Amino acid sequence: MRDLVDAIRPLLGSVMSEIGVQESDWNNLLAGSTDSTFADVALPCHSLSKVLRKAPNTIADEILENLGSTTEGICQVSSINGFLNFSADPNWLCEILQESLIDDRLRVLTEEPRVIVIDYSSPNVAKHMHVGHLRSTVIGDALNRMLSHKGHRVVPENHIGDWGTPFGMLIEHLIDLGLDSEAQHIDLSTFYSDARAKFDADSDFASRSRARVVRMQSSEPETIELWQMLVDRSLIHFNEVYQRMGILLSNNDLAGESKYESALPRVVEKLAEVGLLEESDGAKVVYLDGWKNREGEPLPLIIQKADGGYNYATSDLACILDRIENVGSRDFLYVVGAEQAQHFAMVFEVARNAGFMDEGVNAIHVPFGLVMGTDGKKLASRTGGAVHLNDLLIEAVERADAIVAEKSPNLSKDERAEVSKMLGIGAIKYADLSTDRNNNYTFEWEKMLSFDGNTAPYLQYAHARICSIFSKDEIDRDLIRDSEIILTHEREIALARALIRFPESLDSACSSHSPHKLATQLHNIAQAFGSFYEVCTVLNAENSTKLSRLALCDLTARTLQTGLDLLGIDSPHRM
RNA sequence: GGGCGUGUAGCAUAGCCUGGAUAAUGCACUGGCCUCCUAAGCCAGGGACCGCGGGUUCGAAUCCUGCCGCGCCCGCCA
Repeated sequence: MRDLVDAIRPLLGSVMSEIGVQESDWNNLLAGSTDSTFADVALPCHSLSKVLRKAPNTIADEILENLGSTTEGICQVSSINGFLNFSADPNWLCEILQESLIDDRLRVLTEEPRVIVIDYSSPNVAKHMHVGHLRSTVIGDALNRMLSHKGHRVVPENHIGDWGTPFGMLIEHLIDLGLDSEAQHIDLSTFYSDARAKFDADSDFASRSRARVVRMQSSEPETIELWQMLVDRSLIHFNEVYQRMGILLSNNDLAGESKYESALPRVVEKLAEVGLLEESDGAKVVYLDGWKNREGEPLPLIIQKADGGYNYATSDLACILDRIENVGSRDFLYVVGAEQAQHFAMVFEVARNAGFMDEGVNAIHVPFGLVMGTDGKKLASRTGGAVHLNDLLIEAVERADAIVAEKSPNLSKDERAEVSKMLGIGAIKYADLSTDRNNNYTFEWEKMLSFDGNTAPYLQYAHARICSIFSKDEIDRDLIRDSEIILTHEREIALARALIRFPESLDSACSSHSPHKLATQLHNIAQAFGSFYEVCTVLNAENSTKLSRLALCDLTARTLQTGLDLLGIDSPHRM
């Protein structure tokens, strides 16, 4: 209820100064009510007792009296138990909704544009994407959409794992499989684990692999060609998954480790220049204040290994330099699992100490909790427990299809396929985006593929029902935007209250990088609509009421559709 | 041992940043609602020492502190 607070604040300001309360004493007290049955906005007056030496009740009464009729047309005010309660006036709600109705942006303001790099998805070459990649991909994509909508230029970066020691064995394995085979025929589901198994069992293969790493790092053309074949094969797979999921990432956004390979020596040089680099057991490292290992000894960030190879941290530092020098960004979001919190904290600290980033650069790790197996442990591809992402997506669409076939037998085959995809993929994404990303969650098919309750299909259903109203009467939705909104029924008012909170929920979701704050509000709107729809007839209503309700429906549908779109979820017109 | 995160009805979660009133939502459970715009829905109901103990405060799920449980991380993997 940001708008109502803004409307009340100046009125309250003059009263407060009249009765002798300084702004600093009440400014933070005025806020949304904890319980909407009491009010929309409340001012608890208890803490003012100290200043005014009066009972909270008396103070609230006094303020109420002094406000007089100034709040007329904005809200109703009452005083209970030392609380001053403000309930939005339906006429005021109408004014706000009327603004939204004619606004393509639904009152969502744009911010001072920034260039924001978002690092997300990051699958590994030569491996299938699995459920572990789901969160980064879905959350990162939602942040991409939300921040773009707020007016920023988002630069997505997909840091695929395409370089490093494992590629020696992967390339040798590729050679063993026969070079004549087409890249498309490489089976990613077993490729990596087969190579790994051979590496562990066959010492000859292992030494060939190590030699191959050296040839790769020296950019030997033949080796690079084989490497490229693995990358290309993997990209076909990644893009298939992205397309199926409706993820915005494309090959233009690739920023694999290989991209920074040539920049790594420069990182070492620059760190040495500023005197941060030290040697420890043959490795080049940076020590940071306050970081200790298990034995209580100083814990360094390793920049260059004893064997001369580089680390993850080094390419992250190279990447930071690149973003500042070439991308021209000062805002970096890393949508990466919470288990890497320490890594990023150390990398950022080194980058600051070394002068790579000044104080004005916002490098933010946006962590998310782990996907757990039913055994209560992290779900990892290594242990073989991880479900392939593609399989999960296909299963989701199939299950959705079975339900659509049952509930909407009238849809054509093509339309049904389209709708099933929107519902199935939407359900998967929403399951991830509707809760606080910091929480771990246990992977369970049933839960992730539920279509009842607080799920994407519930929101999509509300949207589809509205579209159905419009198609029933062949109403031009553009013309509806000139209609006057009149709120009389309590459920119309409740819906209005939910709708006007949309912009602030998006802002809150953006500033905290928490898509669930938007998802929660969209669910509130869909619920309010469900209640409204049940008792407020639209098409059979008397003329001005009908037009008003059609406008309310149009606004609800556009809000749901826009909000879902910002989460990366489609809104079918029929389902 | 240290660090980060987390603990809210049987289950899954929101609320915690920025303290406020009777702790909100979904699943599951009980009962009701399709001759009327999509019942994937709506209405009503039961179900909570908000992990435990201290502290701050007129007031704590929320802030501080100490425990406990769970998860993750803690030098050459990414």
